[in-house]
Amino acid sequence: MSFSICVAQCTDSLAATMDDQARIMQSIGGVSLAGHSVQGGMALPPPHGHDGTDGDGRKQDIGDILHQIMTITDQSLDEAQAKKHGLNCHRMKPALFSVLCEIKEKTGLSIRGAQEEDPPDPQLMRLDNMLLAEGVAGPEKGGGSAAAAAAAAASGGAADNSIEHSDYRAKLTQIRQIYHTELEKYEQACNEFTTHVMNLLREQSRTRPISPKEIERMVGIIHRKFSSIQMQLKQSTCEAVMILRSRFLDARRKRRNFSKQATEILNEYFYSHLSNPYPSEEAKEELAKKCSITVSQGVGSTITVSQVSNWFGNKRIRYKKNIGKFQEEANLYAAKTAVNAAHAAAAAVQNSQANSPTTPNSGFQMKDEEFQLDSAESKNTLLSNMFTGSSGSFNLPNSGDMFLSMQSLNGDSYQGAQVGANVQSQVDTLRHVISQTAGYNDALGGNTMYSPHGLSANGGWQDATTPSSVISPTEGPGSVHSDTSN
DNA sequence: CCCCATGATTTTTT
DNA sequence: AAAAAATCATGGGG
Repeated sequence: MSFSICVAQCTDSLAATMDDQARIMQSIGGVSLAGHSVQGGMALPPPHGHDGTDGDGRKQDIGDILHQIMTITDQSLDEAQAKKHGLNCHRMKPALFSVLCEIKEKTGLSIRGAQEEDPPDPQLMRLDNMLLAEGVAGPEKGGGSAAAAAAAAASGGAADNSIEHSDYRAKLTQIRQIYHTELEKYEQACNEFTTHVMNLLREQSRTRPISPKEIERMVGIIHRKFSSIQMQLKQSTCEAVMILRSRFLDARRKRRNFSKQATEILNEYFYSHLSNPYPSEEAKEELAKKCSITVSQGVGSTITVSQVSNWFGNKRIRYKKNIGKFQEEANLYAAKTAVNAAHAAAAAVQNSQANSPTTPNSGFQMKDEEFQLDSAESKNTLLSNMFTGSSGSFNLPNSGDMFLSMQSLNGDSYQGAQVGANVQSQVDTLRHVISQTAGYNDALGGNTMYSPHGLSANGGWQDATTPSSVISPTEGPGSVHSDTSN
């Protein structure tokens, strides 16, 4: 796509314009002169009067003038200019001009092309939309570096998809720049050409009748021509973008598993918020940051917020789909977080030097505690299983142990559910109460121990207690790996 | 080579 | 708009 194409096309356009004019002239000649026994517009035979009087000279005059007009487009510019001047000064000029006007009006040549207004070409719309979507068109976002900086700033420091992305961005910016410069060029050329043609026509309008309508039409034609060129430009740009996309995005689509640590972190969060595994935007950012930092093994494994979102989306759905499969994992992470919590608690206790009733010391004591927790969970699970016979309901507020039975009664497990409406409403009110009372619980972002039992602040995702009666992790719950704490 | 776990994308639902 | 669900595509392990 280059300027030359454009110029060539413009020239076409000009040629067309000229042809048009020539045609008009010809038909004018043909029609108007027919009455005077002049045949055909092309070769004006030398006038011949039928009465050899004074009129003969005048007729000859007119014939001459017409002939000159007819051939004006065949002549070189200088010649034509000279002739034109001559014609303009000719004494018969005004009369001839008015005659031409009259004829033209009669033949109705001026009225065409008034209709056919812009049909909003769907193809072009499509291209436009696409360019807009790609950020090629639309508001200028500054240079590539500026855009990158903006992106970084927007993400609040969560080092966004930088490596390949910046490359992609740079290329995209390049394309955009080319696109814009070309577009500008075209626009400029179009304007230039339009003014040129308009001047030409205006100039000619002294010699022959040209209505403003016609000029308008010419301009319209030119613009259409130019916009078709623009479409080519857009098309090419789109193609370029597509290629770029296929090269980068498709490459990006190539799945690379997250690092072990990253999955650990995510899983930890997931299972410790099992009652409501919907991290807020900030939480996601934090997780993303944590993941990419902890990973530190470089190798471009930075994790973005949207990746965190993806992960949670996938996790939720897959967990729900087959809870049994995740049971082990769940217990594992539950234990982990329990350990962490215990750690924290112990530390706190020690720091405050309070020998409180619960846990005096560290070490295996914690193990003890986590065991307790685990068994507690088992109890809960058993309880719920007794009531429901099935597992995981997902659209009830998570409730504490106390409410477990209630929700179980409600039993809207997605496997086989039958609900009494009245019970439902009761539970609903209950949920209300819970959500009000438990407000601070999760809201502080604090980890409520490990999950299933914290009164979750809001409903929606129900932590699924173990489905089958097989709860206990194969390995003793107490054996919990000490490799856990990060 | 097949299977399946998994990250990403697309479509549907809410 | 966000989540769920469906689907795609790849890579690692058997």
